[in-house]
Amino acid sequence: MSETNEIKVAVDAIVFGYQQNTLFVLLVKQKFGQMKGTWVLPGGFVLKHESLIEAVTRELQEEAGIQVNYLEQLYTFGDNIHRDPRFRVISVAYFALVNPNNFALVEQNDTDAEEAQWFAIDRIPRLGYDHNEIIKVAHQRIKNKLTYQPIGFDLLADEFPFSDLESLYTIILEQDIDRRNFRKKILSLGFIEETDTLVANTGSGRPARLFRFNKDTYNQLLSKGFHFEIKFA
Amino acid sequence: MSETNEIKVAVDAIVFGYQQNTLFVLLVKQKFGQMKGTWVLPGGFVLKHESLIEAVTRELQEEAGIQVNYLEQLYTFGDNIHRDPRFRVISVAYFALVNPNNFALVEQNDTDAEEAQWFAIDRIPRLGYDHNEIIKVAHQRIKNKLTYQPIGFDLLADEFPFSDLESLYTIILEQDIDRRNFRKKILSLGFIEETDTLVANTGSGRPARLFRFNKDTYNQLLSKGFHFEIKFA
DNA sequence: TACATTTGCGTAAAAATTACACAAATACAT
DNA sequence: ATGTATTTGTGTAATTTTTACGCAAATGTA
Repeated sequence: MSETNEIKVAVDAIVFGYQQNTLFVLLVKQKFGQMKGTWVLPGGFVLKHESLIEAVTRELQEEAGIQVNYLEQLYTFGDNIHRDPRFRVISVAYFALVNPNNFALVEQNDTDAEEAQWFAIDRIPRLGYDHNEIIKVAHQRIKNKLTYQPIGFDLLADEFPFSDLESLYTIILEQDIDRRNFRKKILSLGFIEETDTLVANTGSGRPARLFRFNKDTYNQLLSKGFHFEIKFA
Repeated sequence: MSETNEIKVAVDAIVFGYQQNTLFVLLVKQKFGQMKGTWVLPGGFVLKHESLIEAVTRELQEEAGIQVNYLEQLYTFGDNIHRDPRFRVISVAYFALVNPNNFALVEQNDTDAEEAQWFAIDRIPRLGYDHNEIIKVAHQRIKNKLTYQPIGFDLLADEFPFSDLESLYTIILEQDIDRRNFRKKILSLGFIEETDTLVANTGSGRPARLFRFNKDTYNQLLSKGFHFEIKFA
């Protein structure tokens, strides 16, 4: 029974960002140890006196100087006994999103991670531990979640043109959607507000109106039993 | 960093069973320690050389002599630092279902748990640790999952009358449904087979035909992109 | 000022969901 | 054996939701 003392508890974060019509994942390069030089998910061991959530946010701060604006528990990886070759470690993985405001990475000193960097989801190198698998699970999660929770707005700026939302969906779901039906459906939900700002696109084309996700309205609807759902043919 | 050694890893299981139109949860009575006599979820510490899944199945066997027929990870509870007053413990909770074949509890000797017992979901006593909260999460999970995955069949016998499936849904979702529309929808999915067995009900009434869930057919549909979904007015 | 590019918008057809009531088969009581 | 209570089994019309689809407006650039 006391053997459980020898199991270490880690947290890891899969942080998604969205820029230039691309979905990115945040990775850090290991600075010390036998894994030195390999890319891994930001994360580390949980301290005895901190909660799991505190541990992830601390690690994200330390290793990448980043603040996420959506965070939820993803899955706990502990079935592969040798996922860490050094010790028996179970890792509680967290799923996080950052919007363009927080996309920038701040250089940190004095940490395990030499550098942090964004990688396009389809250009992830071979990672340390079982982190490639963890990313697969997270990738599936973001795809599913996009259809039944309004998390897309956590990847966009506060105000965004409709086409951004649309391409975010097509890119993450890897699926074409009908522009007109998409717009109709989204607007019918009732929590997307039209602003009166117009922005010109780079290149040519008619300027686009900016929209805003109203979280309060969304929460009100939620409490009335509303259920978000976006599906396409 | 080495402080993580002092975090213990436990697993707990929320096992649901369905009998006599009632949803039950499996609990065990603590036999030793300062919690002696209080009811808790079946579970215990993870051994160094076993996977998380192995730990749960072992504990279920040891404490209740039960074999489940659906098992998935639910959530890892580790934000309340004092959820266990003795040590810092994080618990990986598992969500399980048993069908009527495996509902019977087998007496075990030599374990931490004095006895195991089924409790109706709305008659759960005050439990040890944070287990009442864990059950709440699991309860929500079963409600959600029932609508987007065919887990109801893991709570029913291999062959079942349609009315059983129907009342399972009404009871777990706490919501009335239209018998005709429900039957129509379910049968239209294409993976529920009609048997040619008729069974008389206890009491009076027209005998009911038995149906069977065809998992193979369901899996084939899944791989073709089919998406299970049951909604009601 | 013509051309390319992007935004913005409506309607008709098809599909899915909802609402709704009565007959058939049995057990039980008389 | 007959009537009554109980449970299973079934169809259709109205409504709502989803799908398919094309052209005009506003800009930048050559």
